[in-house]
Amino acid sequence: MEMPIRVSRDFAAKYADASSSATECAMNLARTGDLVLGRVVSALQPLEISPAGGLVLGILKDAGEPCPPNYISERLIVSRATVTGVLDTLVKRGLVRREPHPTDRRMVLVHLTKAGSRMADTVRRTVHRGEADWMGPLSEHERAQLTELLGKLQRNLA
Amino acid sequence: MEMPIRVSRDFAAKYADASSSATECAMNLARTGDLVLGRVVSALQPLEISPAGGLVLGILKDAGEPCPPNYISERLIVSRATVTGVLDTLVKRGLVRREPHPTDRRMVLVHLTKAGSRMADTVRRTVHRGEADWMGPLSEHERAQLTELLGKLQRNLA
DNA sequence: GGGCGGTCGTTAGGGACCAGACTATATGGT
DNA sequence: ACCATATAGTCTGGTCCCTAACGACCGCCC
Repeated sequence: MEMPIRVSRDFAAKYADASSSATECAMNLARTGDLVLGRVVSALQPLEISPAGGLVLGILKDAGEPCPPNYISERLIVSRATVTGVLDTLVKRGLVRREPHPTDRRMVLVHLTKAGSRMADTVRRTVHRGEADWMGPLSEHERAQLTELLGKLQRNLA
Repeated sequence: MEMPIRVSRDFAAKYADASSSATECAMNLARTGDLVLGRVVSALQPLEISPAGGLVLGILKDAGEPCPPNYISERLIVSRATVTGVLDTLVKRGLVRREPHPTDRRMVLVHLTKAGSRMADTVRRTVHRGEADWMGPLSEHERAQLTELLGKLQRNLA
């Protein structure tokens, strides 16, 4: 497999609407994002926790207090229904606890258990260790450059 | 939401194993990949086809002849089990047809139907139009730079 | 105070992905 | 010719995500 993905010179001629540089970027962006995600998944494998679950623990830990699922769904940029499912599995593993909100009876507050708090730390350490590893080949300057370029794109994409 | 995602200056101090530039890149890579995918999904929405299905049609069209699922799974970098599922839905929509391989009876050959071939063209046009749109803010030079940086990362990631 | 629209979390159902087990077939070494 | 191994496709059961449709509850406005 070549890296990065390249498209042939006569590509633009073949597909009138296509810019080969745009297509190349798009494919490589998608592929790289996927590879990054794959790294996180396999780093988390031994902890028996999913990336989504790990992110939820991190959000709870950062908040420093119990949060409603709605808040988690916004931070995760994911539907409330999905959060329900992720919380279900976290509850089953004893990392998190659901309690009714003291005043608003529509809401639930998600509490981090002792084990959940420890797991949040472990997840964070594990993920960061992985990042440092595979980001190795890029210099500080290149990293800044990459972040900058991605930022420009995100402004247009969001 | 800020773009790109930035992490605070005292981040590295807080998490001993973390390099803030690596973390920034990782988060922005994941986010950007996700946004790109989201764009493709919504561009394909009116066609009633999933990104995975669209890619399979493209692979078949490019090959110019019927292919075994195994070949598709390799091009897609996805498990054979997943290809089975994607093919099932394409078959249901009449875009693709399964036929036994003439000589190797373990294999199946996936044929593109007339409708499937037309759909492959439509998908390609739709996706390319979208790319040209959101890649707009990056100059030719910046695109090349981005592709280059992603390539370096991919070599380490794969 | 009685309704009514909006928000909360959950449920139901569906698609894309995976690992692992299973069946059928092909093939290479003896 | 025979058997071990490898390969092809599928099936099972699991996660993660979605949309749509609930029922419960809050608040505001008349």
